[in-house]
Amino acid sequence: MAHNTREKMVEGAIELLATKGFQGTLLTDVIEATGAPRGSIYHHFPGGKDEMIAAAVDLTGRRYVEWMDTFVGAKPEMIVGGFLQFWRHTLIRSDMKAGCPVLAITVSADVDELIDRARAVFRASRAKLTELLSGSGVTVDAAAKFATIAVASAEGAVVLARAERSIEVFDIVADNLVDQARTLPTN
Amino acid sequence: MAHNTREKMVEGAIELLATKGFQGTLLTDVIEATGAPRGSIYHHFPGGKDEMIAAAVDLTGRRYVEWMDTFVGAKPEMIVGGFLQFWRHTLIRSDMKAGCPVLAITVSADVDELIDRARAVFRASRAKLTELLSGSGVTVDAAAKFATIAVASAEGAVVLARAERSIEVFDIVADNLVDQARTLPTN
DNA sequence: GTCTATACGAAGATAGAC
DNA sequence: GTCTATCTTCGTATAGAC
Repeated sequence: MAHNTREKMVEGAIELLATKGFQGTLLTDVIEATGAPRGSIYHHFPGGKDEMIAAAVDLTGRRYVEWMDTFVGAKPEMIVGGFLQFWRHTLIRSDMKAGCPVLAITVSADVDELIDRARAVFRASRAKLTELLSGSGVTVDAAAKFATIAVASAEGAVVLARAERSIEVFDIVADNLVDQARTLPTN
Repeated sequence: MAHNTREKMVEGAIELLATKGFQGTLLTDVIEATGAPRGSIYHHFPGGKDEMIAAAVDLTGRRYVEWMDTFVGAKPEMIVGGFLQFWRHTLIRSDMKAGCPVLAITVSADVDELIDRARAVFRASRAKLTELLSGSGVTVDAAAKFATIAVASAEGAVVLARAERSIEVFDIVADNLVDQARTLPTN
């Protein structure tokens, strides 16, 4: 198949970024984890590791938007709840070991181009959440501000849950966000 | 002086952790940034890099608690505002390049012992905030929950601000937290 | 498109003089 | 307590056959 190997590599990179960070995502481990052939790295990613990581960040962003689109037309608290489910699931399925690949890039990448891509994903996340909330009647200003609050809080909650190795702290933050979503000003 | 070199090394490690992450904190750079003698690394830290990083995490935790103690007896919104100032200052003075060293460890350290130390600092942070809030009349349960929310949200807001290279997103999250602090249930 | 072998550089750790 | 030189390991990247 045309790009199956490439996709496996990107998949492995996402998982490693989420658990071990940027410099911790070793190409050797990507190969080992995915069973992809090592010799093909530079065939699929002529730019080497940075290009592979860039693809991983981009795919993470696309998946997030895709997931959020399933909540079009829902009430604000359902939209926010669905958004949080994305991260809660990541924590649970990994036994609190995996977090956000994009956050990992932001706090440790040394290449500006990768930080730019991370920023683009965060912006797309906030924009999508803003769009859904305002689509369900929340004022645009409140929707935009709350989207920023939700994205920041969720990212931080994921980190805390990883440090604590417990979902409890995440749920405390998540409940607070859903509560706030219920009282957002509407048009 | 007895431990001046050691302290400079820990200082440099904190700064590098905050900007480049765990694996990005190279001993070579610690030496270069602090002017400390390379040959002394293993004299002061027989355990090598991990021991130096552990000292950096611990010192970060102590500084945080020290800072928070200056707000004993203040109103909830002042306590939370002071807490947020700690992080806002870190962002501003570094031109949005530095974040939280403890978060950096959590998302990229491969050594369990370091994650444990990071968790201890997060716990101490939450405990101190809880203590101050309940000391100013907030119910213990609300104080504990809100402390978790504030720490998580602030951590996430710092990451977002770094990605955006702008303090704006941090302030949106900070304002929301201060607003919430005004309406916490009291005894 | 896949694979092996290898070059190259970097980073952490060590030895031992001063 | 400081310093230099060096060792070892490892990770990325390349070359070139298949």
